[in-house]
Amino acid sequence: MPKDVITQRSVDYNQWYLDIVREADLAEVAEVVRGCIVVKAHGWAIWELMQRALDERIKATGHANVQFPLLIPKSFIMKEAQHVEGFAPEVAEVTRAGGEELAEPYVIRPTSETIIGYFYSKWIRSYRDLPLLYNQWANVMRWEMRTRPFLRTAEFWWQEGHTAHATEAEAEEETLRILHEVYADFVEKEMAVPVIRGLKTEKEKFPGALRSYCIEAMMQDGRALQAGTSHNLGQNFARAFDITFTDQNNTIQYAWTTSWGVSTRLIGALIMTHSDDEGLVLPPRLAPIQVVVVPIYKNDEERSAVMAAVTRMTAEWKGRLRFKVDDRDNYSPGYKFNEWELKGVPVRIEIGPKDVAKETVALARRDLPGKTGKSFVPQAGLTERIEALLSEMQTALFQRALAFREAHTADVTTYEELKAQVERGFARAFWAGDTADEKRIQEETRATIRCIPLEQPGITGRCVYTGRETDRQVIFARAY
RNA sequence: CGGGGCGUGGCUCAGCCUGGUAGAGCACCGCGUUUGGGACGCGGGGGUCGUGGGUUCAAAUCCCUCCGCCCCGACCA
Repeated sequence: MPKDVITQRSVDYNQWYLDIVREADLAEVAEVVRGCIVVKAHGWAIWELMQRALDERIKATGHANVQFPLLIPKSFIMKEAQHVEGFAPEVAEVTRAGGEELAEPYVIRPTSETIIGYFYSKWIRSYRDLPLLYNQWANVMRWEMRTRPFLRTAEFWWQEGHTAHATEAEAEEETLRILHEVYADFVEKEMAVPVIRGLKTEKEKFPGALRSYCIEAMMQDGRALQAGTSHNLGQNFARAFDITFTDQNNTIQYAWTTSWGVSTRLIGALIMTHSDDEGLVLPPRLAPIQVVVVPIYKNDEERSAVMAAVTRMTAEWKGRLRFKVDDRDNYSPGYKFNEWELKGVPVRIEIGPKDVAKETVALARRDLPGKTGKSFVPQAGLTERIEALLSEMQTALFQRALAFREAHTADVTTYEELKAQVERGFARAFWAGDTADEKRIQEETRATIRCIPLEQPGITGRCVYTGRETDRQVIFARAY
C-alpha cells in the first residue's frame, strides 16, 4: 500500500505542490534564511538541463554570456523613476562591510538593468558597437512578502538578457525574437508546457519598460503562471544611464535597449503542469534520469544472472539515454518503484529472474501511473522502444496540457461570466478598459489581465467591462 | 504589513487545560529472515522541551519578554 505522503490535488492543491517539492527531493525551505530555499540535487539537475537547452537557444540567436557584480550602488536603482517605484520596496541593502558603514549602500541585485546600463554607457560609442547582445546567468534577490518554493522565493536563479540596439525597430525585433525563438520554443518543446504569447497591459508591464511581452501558462488549478518576460525598454534606461552612440550621420542618439528573463520559477511551472497525485511527472527531455532499472532477485545466484542481463542491456544506452541502475540492496523493489515515481522518472524497467528466462523486461511509463502504464516487452529492440516511448511521452504531456488549458478557457461577454470563469481557468474577453478599470476588477475578482495575446481574432466585440466596441481581446486569470 | 497558527529526539506529532523530572510513529544503527507495488522480528543509540526572566519545594506544563517559522490576505519573476 502506498504511504500517504502526498496530499491529493482535489483536497488541497497548495499542499499537494509543497508535498511534491519535498517528496521528489527538489528543494527545501531554508528556514534559517527568510524566504529562501536550498535547491537540492534533483531540483538543480532539472535546472541544469533547462539552462543547457535555454543557453543553446540564447547563443543560437547571437548572444554571449557575461557576468556582472552581485552588488549595485543604491543610487543606480534610483535613476529610472518607474524602476525605483517598482523595485525599491523589495531590495535588500548592504550598509556595512570591512567593519564599517559604507559611504553609499549597495543593494543586492533584484535585476541588473541599472548596473549593466552603467557599463553599456561606457562601452557603446558608435553605431558600429551595436547591437550589443549579452546574457547573464545569475542569482537575484527580491524581499517578497510571501514566498513559495520555486514560484516565489527571496533569492532565485535566472538568466537575464540585456541588449542595446541602434533603432526602435531592431529592439522590438529582438524582444519578439526572444519571446518566440527562445522562450516559447523552449517552454513548449522542452518543458511540454503550452503557452500563450502576449503583451502585458500598462498595469502589468515591467517597471521602466516601454512594452513587456510574456508567455503565460495554465496550471492544473486553472491559475496562470507567467513563464517568461521579454521587455522592450525603449530609450528609458538609455536616458537614465546615458547610453548614447554616434550614428551614420554623426548624430548622437540614445540606444534602444531590451531585457528578458526566465527563472527557476519554471521548475514550479513544470511541477504544476504535469505532476499527479503519485508524485512528480517530468517531460523526458528535462528528466535528469530518463530510465531507471530496478533489478529483482532473491539470492546471489539470481542476482548475478539478473545483473549480467542489466549490464548487457544498458551497454548500448550510454550516450543515448540518461539512466540509472538502482542496485541498492537495502530497499525492496516496491519501495524503489514508489520512490522513482515520486521523483518523476519517465520510464522504469523492472527485470527479474522470470524476465531473464523469457528475455523480457517489465516497462512502466510514468505518465500512465499504475498497471495501465506497465507492460512486458522483449529485451530485443528495447533501446529503440524506449527512445520512441520517451518521444511519445514528451508529445503526450504537451497535448494533455494543451487539452486541459483549452477545456478551462472560455470566452466571456459579461462581467458575471468573467467572475465565474476565473474561478476555473482563463477568461477570454474583449477589452477596452483602462488601468483603473483593471485595478477595480482585480479587487473584485482577484483576477488580472495576464496578457493581450499576439494572436487576435480580427473581429470586434463589446468590452466585457465598459461595453465599448473594440477589436482587442485579452486573457483574464488569477495568477501565481 | 494586517489576520491566524506553531516552536518537544533527524522528521511528523502527543504530553500542557489539571505542575511531580519526557513519549509514540517514521527515520537511523546491529543481527537474522526477506525482495515482481512503500517487508518483518529481536536488540540499540539519540531530546539544554525556541530564548531570557518570573512564580513554585518542583516548570515542557502557569505568567511575562524576545526570537523564529508556517498558513491566509494585500504586493510581486
